[in-house]
Amino acid sequence: MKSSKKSTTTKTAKGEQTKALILNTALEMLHERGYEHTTMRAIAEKAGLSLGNAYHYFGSKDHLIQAFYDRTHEDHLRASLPALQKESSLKARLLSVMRLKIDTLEPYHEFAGVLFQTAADPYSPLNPFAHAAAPVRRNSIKLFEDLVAESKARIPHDLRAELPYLLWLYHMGIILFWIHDSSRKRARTYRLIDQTVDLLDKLISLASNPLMRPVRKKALRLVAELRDDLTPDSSAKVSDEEAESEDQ
Amino acid sequence: MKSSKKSTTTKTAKGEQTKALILNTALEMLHERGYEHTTMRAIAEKAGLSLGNAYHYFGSKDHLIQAFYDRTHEDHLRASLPALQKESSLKARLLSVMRLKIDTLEPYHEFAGVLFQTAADPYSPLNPFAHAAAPVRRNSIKLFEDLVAESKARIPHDLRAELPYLLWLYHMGIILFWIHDSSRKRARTYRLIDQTVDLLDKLISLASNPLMRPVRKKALRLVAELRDDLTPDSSAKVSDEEAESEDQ
DNA sequence: TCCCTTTTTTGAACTCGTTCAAAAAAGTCC
DNA sequence: GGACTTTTTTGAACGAGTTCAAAAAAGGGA
Repeated sequence: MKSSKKSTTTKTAKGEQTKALILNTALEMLHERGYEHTTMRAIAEKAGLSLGNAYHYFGSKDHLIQAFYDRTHEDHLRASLPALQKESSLKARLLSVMRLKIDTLEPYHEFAGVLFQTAADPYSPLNPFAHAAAPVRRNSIKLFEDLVAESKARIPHDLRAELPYLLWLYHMGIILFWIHDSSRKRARTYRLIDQTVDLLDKLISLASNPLMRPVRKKALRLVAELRDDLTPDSSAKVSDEEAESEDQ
Repeated sequence: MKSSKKSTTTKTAKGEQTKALILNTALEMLHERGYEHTTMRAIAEKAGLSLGNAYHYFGSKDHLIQAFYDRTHEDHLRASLPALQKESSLKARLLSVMRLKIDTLEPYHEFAGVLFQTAADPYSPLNPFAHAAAPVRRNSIKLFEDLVAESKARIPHDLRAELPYLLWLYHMGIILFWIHDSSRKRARTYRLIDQTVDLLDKLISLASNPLMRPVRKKALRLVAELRDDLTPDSSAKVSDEEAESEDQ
C-alpha cells in the first residue's frame, strides 16, 4: 500500500528481456483473469520466475499497473488519430475521442475500479493529479491539446489555453462514471458522452461571448492556479509529510 | 479488498460495550498514529482483545473507516449549525460550511488519502457515489439542502432543486484538493474555497438569468439523470455484473 | 583465462487483512 | 440449579504484497 520504490532500470539484455516477459504476462493475466486473481505470485509462476525476481523489476504491483495505463493510452492515441484527421469541428473531435476512450478501456472494465482506487492515493505514483511529470498524464493532456489546437472554432485565447486541461478533467469524470456504469454495453456512458459533449460545446460558445469576459477571466485564473497547485512540477517528490516549504 | 460482510449486530450489553471499545480505540489510533500503523492487530492488542474478536464486530477494516466518516460528519454538522443560523445569504452560508468542513477534517489529513482511496472502489461500501441509501451520503447532502433551502436568494426552481446535489459534488471536489494540499495550514485549500464560493455565487446568478433558461434546463436534466444513474436507489446491491435491466 | 564487480535470481521470511472451527461465557427456560 | 441455545472470544491458519540477504550468472578488464 506504500511502495514508493522505483522500478529498477535494467542494465542488461537479459534483464530487459525478463522485464518484458513479466510485463506481458501480467497484462495478459489482468485481461484474462481480472485483477483479483492476478497476484504477484501467479505472474511470477506463469512467467517461470521467482517472486523476488518480479519485484526486482517492478518495485510494486502498482508499477505493473502503471504499465497498463501506458498501454491503454497508446491504444487510445492510435485509435484517435484517424478521427482527428477526419473531423474539424471541436464538437465532433471531442465526441470521437471520448467514445474511443471508452472503447479502449472496455476490456478492462472489470478491474478498472481497483485501478482508479490505487490512483486516488495521493502518494501513489499512479495518481494522475500528483506528479505533473508523469508521462501518462502529460501525454494524456497532450492529446486534448491537439484536439483543441487544430480545431476551427472561435474561442478566446484565454479559454483556448486552459481548454485542454479542462477537457482532460472532463474526461477523467467520464471515466469515473464509466467505472460505475453497469448498464448493458455501457450504454449510459455513451449516452452521457453524447449529451455532455453537446452541452460542453454550447457552454464554450457561451463562455466565448464578450459579455462573459469578466466571469470567464476569473474562472480561468482559478483553473490555472488550481492546475499548478495540484501538479507541483518537477522535483516534488512527495516525501511523507515534509514538503511544506514550497510556497512558490 | 473485498469485504462485503456486514458488521454483526450486537446482541448483548457486553457485546455493545466491546464494539464501542474497539471503535474508540481504532479512532484514537487513527488520529495518533495514522492509517498505516493502525492495523487490525494493533487495535485489538491495544483494546486488549483477540484479533478475531475485532472481526466479529467489524467485518472489515473498511467498516471501521465507515465509522470515521460518520463521526466527522457529525462533528461538521454540529459545527455548522451556528453559522447557518447566523448567516442568511447563500454565499456566506456556503463559505462557512466549507471552511468548517476542512476544519473538521484537518486532524486526519495524514490518512485522508487512503480514505478517499478505499472510497473510490465502486464495490466498496464506503463509496460515496454508489449506494444512495448510505446514511453518510444522504446526511451529507441533507446539510446542503438546508443550506440552500433557508437561504434568501432568487433562484429558479429547477436549479434550486438540483443545487444541493451540485454543491455536494463541489464539496467532494474541494476535499479531493485538500487531500493533495501540502501547503502550510492548508492555506491553499482555504483560498480555493474563498475563490470558488465567490465564483459559484456569480455563476448561480448568471444561470438564474432568464436568457439562460434553455441551456440551464438541458444541463439540469443531465445532472438529474446522472445523479439517478450513479445512485440506483434502494435495492441495487451491485452484484458483479447483473444489474442491467433497470432502464428507468 | 582468472579475478573482481555488477546484475540477476532465488528462497525464505515478515506483515497485514481476513476466515473459521471450536472453546468459553452469557443468557434462557424449566 | 441444570441443560440447552446463543453470543462472544480465542487461536491458529491462509493468501497476498513486500523485503532482504545471499547464491548464481554475466560482464569486464589484466
